[in-house]
Amino acid sequence: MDAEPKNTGAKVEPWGDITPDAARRLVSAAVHAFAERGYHATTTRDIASRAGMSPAALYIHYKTKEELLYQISKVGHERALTIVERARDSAGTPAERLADAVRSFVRWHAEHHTTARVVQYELGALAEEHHAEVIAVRKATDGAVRSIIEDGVKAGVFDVPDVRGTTVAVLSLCIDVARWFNAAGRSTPDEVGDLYAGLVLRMVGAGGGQR
Amino acid sequence: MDAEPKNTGAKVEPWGDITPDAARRLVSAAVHAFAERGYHATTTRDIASRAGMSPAALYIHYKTKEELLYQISKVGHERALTIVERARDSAGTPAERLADAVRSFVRWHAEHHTTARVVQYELGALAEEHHAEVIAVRKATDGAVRSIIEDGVKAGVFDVPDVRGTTVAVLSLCIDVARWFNAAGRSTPDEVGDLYAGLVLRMVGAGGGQR
DNA sequence: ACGGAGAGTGAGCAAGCGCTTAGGGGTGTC
DNA sequence: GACACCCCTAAGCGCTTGCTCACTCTCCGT
Repeated sequence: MDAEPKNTGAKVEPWGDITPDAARRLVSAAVHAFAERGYHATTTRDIASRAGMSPAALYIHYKTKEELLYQISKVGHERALTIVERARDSAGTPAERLADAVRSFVRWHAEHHTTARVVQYELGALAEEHHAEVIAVRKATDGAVRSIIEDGVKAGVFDVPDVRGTTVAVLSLCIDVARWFNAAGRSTPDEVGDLYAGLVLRMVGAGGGQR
Repeated sequence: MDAEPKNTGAKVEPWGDITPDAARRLVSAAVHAFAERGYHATTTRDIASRAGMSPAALYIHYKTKEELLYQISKVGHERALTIVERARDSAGTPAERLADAVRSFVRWHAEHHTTARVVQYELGALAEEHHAEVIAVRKATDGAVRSIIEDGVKAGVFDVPDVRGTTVAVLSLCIDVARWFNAAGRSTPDEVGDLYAGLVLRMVGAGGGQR
């Protein structure tokens, strides 16, 4: 069986393991184009020219433009799910695990905000079957965060009257980072991750450590 | 001068004061179409047929498809700004004013989630000049929320190490309601508004009243 | 030397796009 | 009854779109 592609580094481009090279360039070009203008406003000619090839070359590697979006969306959602699952399954108190989940989830959305923007905001353009597949991954992500919060409530260290609603709020806060984050802006991904981890701990009544 | 159109009701459709009737129907049709599929995936034929008229009739009332989006975006942003400004300028403690701002801002995004989705997520499709105009309104909204938080910090009732970052987080949380809120879902706009007001008070270290 | 496979191109097709034009009918005024 | 006015439509123009096709390269095993 295949060894897991080693992607232990933090800042690695999320498409390093796609082959052949031309296909990787196409995905990368599509990510940037979709993030800038949106899926529907992006033309296949635009993607191809960003990848340095003719319009027809796109169809050697991908059947349709939608399949490109599907590839991006699927891989991105799975990566996001992996991040929160790792935090959920790690050792530590519920507060530590929740802070870890938020910090790394936010950091990913900030660091890869181009990819994340496509992943989080363009999924409506997917074909119905692909859309359903991606929604299932999102539900799993929601479930992972909720289970951390439930653990904290059961342990008596979180004070959360509405677990379901609070889970939505926490995820919402993290996801929206992809919308507003700007690499040239004031904050680094690490800073936003730390800030948000603290804010979320306060939201669940686990104090920020502050005072 | 014109009297301000009386729109004191809470649940009124946001386009009641547009005349003539056909123009209002066009805006309403465009809002629904843009919210469902996005601006670029919506055709002028689709908008016109939803409004019950021929494609050419659109151009009697609006010069371009983009002008329709501009109208929606501008009015929506102004309405959103008014909501937080009213809370900022009201009497009460900073905590009360912040809770009021979040509650009514969230309630608007939930109640009018169709409009809000277009307002918040389709502004990238605006022409450059219109885009700049709308960005200015967003900056004012950001400033209004920030000034409430600053008041609380100065008064010593909020504990916020990073005012700018926390402002972004609060607004982000509220705005994202437009993305996920579903009228057929579990929660009502009022419930989400109350929940989020409590969460935000915790975020700024003003307690949720809970314990 | 050579055949076949895979990657790539230039040209272009059918469909759909935003938008325009020429004209039709209802309504109010004199 | 003539006229101007507004609202609207049928038809369609010029262009762009996603995608295809016929073909050319380059590389590689025999």
